[in-house]
Amino acid sequence: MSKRDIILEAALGLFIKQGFEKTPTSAISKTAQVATGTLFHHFKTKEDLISALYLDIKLNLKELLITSINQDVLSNPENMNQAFIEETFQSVWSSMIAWVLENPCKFKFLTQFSDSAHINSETRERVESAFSEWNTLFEKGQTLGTFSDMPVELLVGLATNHIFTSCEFLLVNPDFWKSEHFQKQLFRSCWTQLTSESLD
Amino acid sequence: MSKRDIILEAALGLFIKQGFEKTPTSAISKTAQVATGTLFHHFKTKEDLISALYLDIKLNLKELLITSINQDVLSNPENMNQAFIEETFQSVWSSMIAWVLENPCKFKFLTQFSDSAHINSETRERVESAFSEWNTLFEKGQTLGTFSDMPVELLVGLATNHIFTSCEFLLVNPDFWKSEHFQKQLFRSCWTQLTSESLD
DNA sequence: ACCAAACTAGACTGATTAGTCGGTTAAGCA
DNA sequence: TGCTTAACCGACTAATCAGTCTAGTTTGGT
Repeated sequence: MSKRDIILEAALGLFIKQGFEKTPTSAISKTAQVATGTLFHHFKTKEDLISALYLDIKLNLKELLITSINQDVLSNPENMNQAFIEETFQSVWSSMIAWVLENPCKFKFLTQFSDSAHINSETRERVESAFSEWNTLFEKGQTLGTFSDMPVELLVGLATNHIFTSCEFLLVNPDFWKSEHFQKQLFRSCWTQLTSESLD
Repeated sequence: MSKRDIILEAALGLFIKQGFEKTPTSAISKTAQVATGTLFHHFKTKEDLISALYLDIKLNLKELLITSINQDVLSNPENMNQAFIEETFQSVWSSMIAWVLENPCKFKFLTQFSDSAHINSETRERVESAFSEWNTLFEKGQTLGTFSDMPVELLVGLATNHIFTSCEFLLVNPDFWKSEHFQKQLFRSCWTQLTSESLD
């Protein structure tokens, strides 16, 4: 593992435990067993460091999505149908939850720092564009009439947040994930909020 | 308005714009047109200040819930039925969204700082207990079989997050809130995730 | 064997800032 | 009217910390 990665890992642990400004760079380099100079060799400023960490984690998560989303589905519209959409969505859904359960620290970092003012806008833009496939899935699903006709950005937000809320619960109560009934119930809950139609 | 409130208001504006540690106490007192000493007279430390702000905002939001939740419903179980639950929930739902649209700064503060390490645990506990009625509503609803049999804390989390996600969207796209069709659709989306059953 | 570039080291510093302190003013009350 | 207490003020300080600097070490290419 490169020093850069060691520094990022140390920073991750300290940031989620103590917060950003309660973690001096000296503590990070000490934990990473690296000199201050090394830290600033890799990251121009402390804020660059947290932005890099954010980017790393998000790209790591994005890689999961990519592998879960069947690429054929997105590129060949004629292959697409409602069952495919649901299948793909469910596959992403469960791999995201699995990722959180395996990477609780990264998840905690995201919940604490996604909205933080420390992360620069350039990083945010790069993350945004990295997740375009995720959006595309919803667009296709909506064209097919699978999803309700709310704005796509809203659908994406609702889905993502449902998953994150579920993960927050599962981190405290991991045993629930073992129950297949619960898994199905949870997925149903997520899915119906996207597909429900108003009664009027 | 008391100096204390002026300080809190100034802090709110600065915190959501610049973040916590990028806002020196000097900037807060300057914006509030108050001396440093006054600030520290009212709040022992800078962290006490942000905790107090968090508490204030949460209690403000809680007051809304209290007035929206028909107290009879909660105290007299025999008055309770499924229609009442849905009605009460919808009333809370719409007043929460209305509150956010009227108090975007407070909402932004919550999204940015709810998970922050600066807010002390005592404050968190007080907030927790203040929201007990919100939980009670779900418990009653579950006893009646209105909601699916997921753990109550999860239902509460899903509902709250659905609302917050919706608000985030509405703050960027306020016009949608004018459409009654959209409102119904959005409520349906929130409601079905709580009531859906798995298909097996 | 040699060189350059990439990397590492940690003492140091300039700037910033949370919080103090000694003192003044205003408020309540008998 | 005088007494007490709380609110208010702002210059000051002790401490911290992000980021620099200079010197040294490793790496890999030729």
